[in-house]
Amino acid sequence: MRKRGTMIGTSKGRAPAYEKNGLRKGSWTEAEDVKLVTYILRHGYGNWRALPKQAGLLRCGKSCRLRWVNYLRPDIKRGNFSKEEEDTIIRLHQFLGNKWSDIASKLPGRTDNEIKNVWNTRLKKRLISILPPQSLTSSITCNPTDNIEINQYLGMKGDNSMQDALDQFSTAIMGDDVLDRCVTETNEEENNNLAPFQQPIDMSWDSNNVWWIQYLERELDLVDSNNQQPTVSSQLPHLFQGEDDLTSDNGGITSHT
DNA sequence: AACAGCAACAACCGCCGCCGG
DNA sequence: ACCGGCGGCGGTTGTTGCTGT
Repeated sequence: MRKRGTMIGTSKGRAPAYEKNGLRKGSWTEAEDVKLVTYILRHGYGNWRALPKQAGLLRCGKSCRLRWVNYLRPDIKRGNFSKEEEDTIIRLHQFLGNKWSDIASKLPGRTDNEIKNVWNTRLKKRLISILPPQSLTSSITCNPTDNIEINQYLGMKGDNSMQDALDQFSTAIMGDDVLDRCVTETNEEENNNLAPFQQPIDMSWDSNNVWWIQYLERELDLVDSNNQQPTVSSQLPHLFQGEDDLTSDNGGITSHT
């Protein structure tokens, strides 16, 4: 398969330019890029609608803005996404969903369009291969208090494989830095004094969050062979109140949005 | 070598929220 | 309060080029 980035610097990815209402559409030419960059570096970009005319471009303002923001901006980082960047995208997507611009704001030099493309072409497929589809369309939350209780239960049971899996899964999804900020109660006044990346995350538990525990149980073949009940969810029923489809065909996996 | 399938990604489209008149 | 213009955003499309057969 073709490696990422091989198209950079070419005019691939979109139909050849054509004219509509006197305005060009499609791929940008080098000459157009030069005009746009030259104009913006000299005058800035206050009014996108007026910009193309002033810059001598037969493009609509939206097209100019998109070209600048997604491709010509000098601070754009080119090249493959690092493993760390991809992990960050995956983790942020669990919290933010398809808020590409928000995710992009956490990744300096990367554009929302680029992140969206990477997600749709690579990361989503990678996750589909290891996670149930519900996790890709919903945000994941976990309550650390309940995690502790589950871990105590599993430890008592000597079930290290499940414990390890839970730890790995939580860390993979959220990262240690985020997990450390998980709390059940937040103090808004105190939070206002903290930078956004330091603020506690209010992780209110709801029954819909248990799908991933059940998923792990199924994946790890931890279902009790006698009664076919998932081990954790059957032993700690108060965590699963409201789950009335535990034994359904999908194993009780539920989605939430 | 030719072809089909797929991945990558630039760019378009349409919607929404904000803001000024 | 209403309306229109504008910018921003997410979803989607369309093309290229690589890879496998």
